[in-house]
Amino acid sequence: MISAHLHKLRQRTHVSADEEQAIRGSVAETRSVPAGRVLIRCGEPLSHSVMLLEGWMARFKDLEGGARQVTELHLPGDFVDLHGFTLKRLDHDVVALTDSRVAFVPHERLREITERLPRLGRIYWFMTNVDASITRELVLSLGQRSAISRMAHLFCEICQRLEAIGRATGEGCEFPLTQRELSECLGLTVVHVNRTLQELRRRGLVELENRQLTIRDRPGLEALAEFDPAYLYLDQHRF
Amino acid sequence: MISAHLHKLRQRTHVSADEEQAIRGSVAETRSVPAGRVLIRCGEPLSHSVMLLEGWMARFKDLEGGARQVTELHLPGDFVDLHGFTLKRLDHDVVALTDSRVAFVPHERLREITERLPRLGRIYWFMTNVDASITRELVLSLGQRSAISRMAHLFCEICQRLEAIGRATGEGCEFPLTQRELSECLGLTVVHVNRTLQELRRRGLVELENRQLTIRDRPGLEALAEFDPAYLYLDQHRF
DNA sequence: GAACGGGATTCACATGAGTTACATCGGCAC
DNA sequence: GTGCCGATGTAACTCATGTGAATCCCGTTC
Repeated sequence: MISAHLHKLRQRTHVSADEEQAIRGSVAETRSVPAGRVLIRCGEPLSHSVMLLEGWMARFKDLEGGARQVTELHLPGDFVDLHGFTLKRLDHDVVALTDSRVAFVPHERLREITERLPRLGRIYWFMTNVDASITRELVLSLGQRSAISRMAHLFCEICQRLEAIGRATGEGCEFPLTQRELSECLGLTVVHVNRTLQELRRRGLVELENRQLTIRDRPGLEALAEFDPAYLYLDQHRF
Repeated sequence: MISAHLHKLRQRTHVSADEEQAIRGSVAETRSVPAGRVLIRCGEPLSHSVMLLEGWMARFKDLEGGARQVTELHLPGDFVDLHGFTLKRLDHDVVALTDSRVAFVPHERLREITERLPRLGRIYWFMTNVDASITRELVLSLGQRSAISRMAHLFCEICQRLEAIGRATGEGCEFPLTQRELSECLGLTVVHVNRTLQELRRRGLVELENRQLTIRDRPGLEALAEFDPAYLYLDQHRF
């Protein structure tokens, strides 16, 4: 049930039996969430964190005029608001992009296990820092990469992250976002997303249809994106 | 010496005598850093974190063509790479923007004090999460705000953060960046930064000269920026 | 005080991306 | 079936921002 999460941790480090048991024991409840539902609202007080078991979610920040920006995409195995454990309220919404399943982890249990198992505490601290690194890479994209390179970069990142939980191959992966949602990830208009998607197809790099991403030329895509997965910190690590 | 740092913590929560002593005792060495020096290089293995005592620094991410993006600005009292404690290498450079003074804090001491004083551990975890929140707000700026609103937002943020360590008033603050550096924060060209700065002055909102930022109309500036300081988490907090 | 150099400023022009509007397609309700 | 609605696709036009110089300004150096 939380296997994607353990997979994600084990990608980076050894997880002891004690630690695994603590993680499994921390889950209070699981629940289904329909696509479109705002699971956590900006500013509301939090007393538990949410682990995504199945489905995709996103962190959204809004502007008054109705413009929205996705700050990070979440895939199965991610905590969508582990930073809420220390922040106690979020500066963004968390929204389900697809029908999803989630598990709730009360903050008091997180607190107990991080005090009893400090190494596990550092692992989770590390995880929130990896989220921050992903956000930094997005800053680089939005600030300096062209529309096409930005989109290519997002596809590389998602594919890599899905591979890390065993849900993608070099050939592609599921990609259930609408072009509107994609535009909110990339800071572009829907119209331009459409143009850019066609340009990527025209160049023989990727195809996207029916919520399915097909990568035709991985090296070409990664070159266009200047993609270097180091910022995902997927290699083995000492805690 | 580390008073700005303690000021920053005490803004948010009570710091006990034990905790203060642990913080003071964690510093191994202090050093001067000249403007322009790359203090930490992307990817290099880290065994200590750096607290900024005096001066301004920035996190830079580069693209091959030479384009650079600032991911976060650091002011006195900030740890510039506290996330390095868990990540062990960074995904960006850290560069001194002005002549600075820094203090080195070995990771083994951080580890020891976070194990012995778990509350302090959560405070520092919180601090890295606030950095991430600042980065998220930058994502919103780069993705959705216009050049002028983006610049207004940066000025609001810096002023607010300097106020939080007692180094700015409502009237303005020091602002030692060149227009080139400003352009690297905002994802704009120098030329456009210059235009935008003039537009802000023309509208009677701010003036920037001689490394000094003067805010002429704070409400107007904050409205233009849609600035809401909640994302800085400056209020009192329970850990 | 002449030469230098980094920053700021200005100008003419180019272009990537936004805007608006409308057409098409496919699913779903009735 | 018919009608509706959200997602996708296209086109024409606009505009914010980028590009590539030149020039200016001012503090520093020899």
